[in-house]
Amino acid sequence: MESGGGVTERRKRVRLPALERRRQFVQIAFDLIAEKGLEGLRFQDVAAQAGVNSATLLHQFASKEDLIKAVVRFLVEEMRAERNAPSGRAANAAEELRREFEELGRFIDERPGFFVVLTEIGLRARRDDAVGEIVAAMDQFREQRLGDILRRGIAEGVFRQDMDVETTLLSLMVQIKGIAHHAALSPGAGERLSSVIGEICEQVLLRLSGRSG
Amino acid sequence: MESGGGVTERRKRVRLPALERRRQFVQIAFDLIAEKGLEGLRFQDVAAQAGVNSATLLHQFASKEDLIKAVVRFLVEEMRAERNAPSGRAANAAEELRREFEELGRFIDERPGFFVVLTEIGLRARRDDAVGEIVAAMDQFREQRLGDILRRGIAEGVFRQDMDVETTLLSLMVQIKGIAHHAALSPGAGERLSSVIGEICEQVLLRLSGRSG
Amino acid sequence: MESGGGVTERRKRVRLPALERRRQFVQIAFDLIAEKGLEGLRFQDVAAQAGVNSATLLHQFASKEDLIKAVVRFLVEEMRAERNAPSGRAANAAEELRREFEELGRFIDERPGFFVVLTEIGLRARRDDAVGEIVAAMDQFREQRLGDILRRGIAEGVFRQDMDVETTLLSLMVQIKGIAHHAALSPGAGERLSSVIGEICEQVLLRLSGRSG
Amino acid sequence: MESGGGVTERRKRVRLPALERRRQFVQIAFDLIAEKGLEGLRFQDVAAQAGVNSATLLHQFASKEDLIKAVVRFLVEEMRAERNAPSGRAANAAEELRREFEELGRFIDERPGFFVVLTEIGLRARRDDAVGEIVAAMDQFREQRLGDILRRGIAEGVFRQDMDVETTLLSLMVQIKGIAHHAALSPGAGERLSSVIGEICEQVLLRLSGRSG
DNA sequence: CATGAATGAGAATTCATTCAT
DNA sequence: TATGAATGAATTCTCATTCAT
Repeated sequence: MESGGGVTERRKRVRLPALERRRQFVQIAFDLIAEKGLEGLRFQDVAAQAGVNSATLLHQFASKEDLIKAVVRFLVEEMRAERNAPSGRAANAAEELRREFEELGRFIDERPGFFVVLTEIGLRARRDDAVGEIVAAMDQFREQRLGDILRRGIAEGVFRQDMDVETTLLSLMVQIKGIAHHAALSPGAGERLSSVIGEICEQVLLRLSGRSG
Repeated sequence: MESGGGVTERRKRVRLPALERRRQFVQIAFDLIAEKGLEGLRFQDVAAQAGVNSATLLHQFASKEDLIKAVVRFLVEEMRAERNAPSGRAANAAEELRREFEELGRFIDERPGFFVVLTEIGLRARRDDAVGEIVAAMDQFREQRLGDILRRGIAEGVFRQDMDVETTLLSLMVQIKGIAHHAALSPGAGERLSSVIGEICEQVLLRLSGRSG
Repeated sequence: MESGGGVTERRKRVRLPALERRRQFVQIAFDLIAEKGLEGLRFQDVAAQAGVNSATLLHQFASKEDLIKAVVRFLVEEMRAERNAPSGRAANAAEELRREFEELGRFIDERPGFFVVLTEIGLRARRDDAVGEIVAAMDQFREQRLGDILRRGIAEGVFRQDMDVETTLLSLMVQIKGIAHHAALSPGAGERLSSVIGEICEQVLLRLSGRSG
Repeated sequence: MESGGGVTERRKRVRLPALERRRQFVQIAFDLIAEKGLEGLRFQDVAAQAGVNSATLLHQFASKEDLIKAVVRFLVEEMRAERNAPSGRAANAAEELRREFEELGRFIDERPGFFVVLTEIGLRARRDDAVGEIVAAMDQFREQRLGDILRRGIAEGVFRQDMDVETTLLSLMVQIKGIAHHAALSPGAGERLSSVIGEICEQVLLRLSGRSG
């Protein structure tokens, strides 16, 4: 795959390699979902925007359902990628948590639509087990990450020692979801959201550090 | 069913008063949305479950869009009703805020599906101005309420005087949405949610009281 | 049904009663199957020939499969009707058997296409249990009838007493199917078929009477 | 598979000779028709089962129609082959006829599906002249064969001299078709069929010998 | 010869909505 | 107001066939 870079290319029509092709379709589907919702996603629209026959799309995805699943997997990848661009290890757990929130904020700005699609799919996950599993995996991934930070913080002594990790974790998840939800469903709130993210983050840290317990 | 009650009705066939009728339809639509999503809502299904012809339903609602709008308004009413069952005025703003969170928790338990439908509709609001307006009104209603509490707290001296009301308000909204979102989209999380709501509430109060700033 | 004869009819467009309507659709489907095979049956063609929208047809039959099943049931009815036009009880079993064959011949002439459709459906019955059951019932009906004749003949003494009824019955069925099959699949053989039916019938009677055993 | 045999092949990859190749495809198509009917025959399924690309198949057969025609020709060959395994010349015409029936019975057992496919194709022959001709040729071949037997029998004096050969011939064909039809369309009737074939054969011979006329 | 990808011409079916009564 | 029947506009998906390599 990805063929071999410098190979002698001589054909007129440069056909995208199969994998790129699929990714392109998925990206289009993603954008359409963000715009019109899962409900308004039309197989033909995706094909039309990609400039191919809808049968060609079907040739790649077997069914609309299948295309949607591919979009979900794409979301997972994107989310993982977001996390895997670390700029060095954070000084301590508190700092690391701050970064998480910052990255969330950046992500909201850079990938508008991401959380819209995520919410659409989250709703569908309720009824579609296949989608449900992938979405659940996404959640777990995030929980894992945050759990690590909490535990690190306790070990480092920057977080209170008597913290109930599990409840705190859930609380964190809920708040992050709140931010995402708001970003997705209250369009235009983007700008003010940054300061709110900071506010929530500080609130959380305050509580975690237990300086007031 | 057939209600009846002791009301003085002397017609043979006790037809539900028009308003009740509509409410019944809306309730059915609501349940169907909670179950199958807005995407899966079928006009005929609603009619079938109500035991009437779909043309009859259309006679009442003019269009599917119209029915959905009625559901949205129904949501608004329910939300207002939730708030209008006050058990006496709270001692102070902090207590009042605690009550808000408690009620939210109770509502999640008692009206499962409410936030699912709310999320479904929230997504649609992005594309449908008519729905958007109603949903926005709901948000404003909640913001108004919370804003009053915040201002009361400042006046009473139980909240820190230098609080940035607007940011705090947004932060509160976001956290409440996070709870609702989680309740709606992470089925089964219901039980653990209660403690998390408490946790978040305490976090918020801690910050608001400024005892650690 | 059949409405009430002399009722005051005053509407412009005389809509066929629902049952007649269905029958009309089925008849058209039947003809189309005879012409183009089950394989070539198009839902839209049926609708078009009936002068209605294909959705209207779907309103009546739920699916193409359903329409086909209706055609099968129609076949059953026709076959029963064929038998239920008796011209007095036959003098004896031999005579009765002769009549069976004669009626078969007449049926082939009068309802060309019947056996074509029957064969089409017989093939489908192999793969479709629902159809299979109906077709099996048709066979049983015929076997019942012929079995009665055989037993009557034995009782009357016109058929040999040591006849193995079951084998004979099967043999009869097979021969009748041969006639039907030939009528259906060898177009143009119609005329000569009559004499062959007589020939086979006599052959059978000869054997049944046992005059040569 | 890969045949091989001891043939002198010195190429590295023993590709099946073109003819064998085609035969393999045809056999697969045959089996699929027996299983799913002509209606259910998919070009791609044939290719998939043969382990090649459907374009490759098309490379061999030009069209689906063409493949089907090849299957029909295959049927003809098989039928001829059935006959060309003579175990010495029969003592007389009656005996020869008996053999015909016996062979038919054996064929039904050994090649289940043959008559199913034959019936499928017989139906198609009604609409497709090309297929129709081949099927007609098959019929003629059989008639020729049976006609020879009848004439031989008359010449030998074992069959009645006043027989109407043409009608008798047709009657024989019809009965053979009945057997085939029953074998094809009444699955499970296989076992009892043998005795019925014998029964019919004896009936026929009885009539032909004219011992009771 | 072989193939993966692409395609176009349907096919059935769905569904909100309209019509006539 | 109520309804059964009718409808048209979509929409997904199928499948034989073609194209470029």
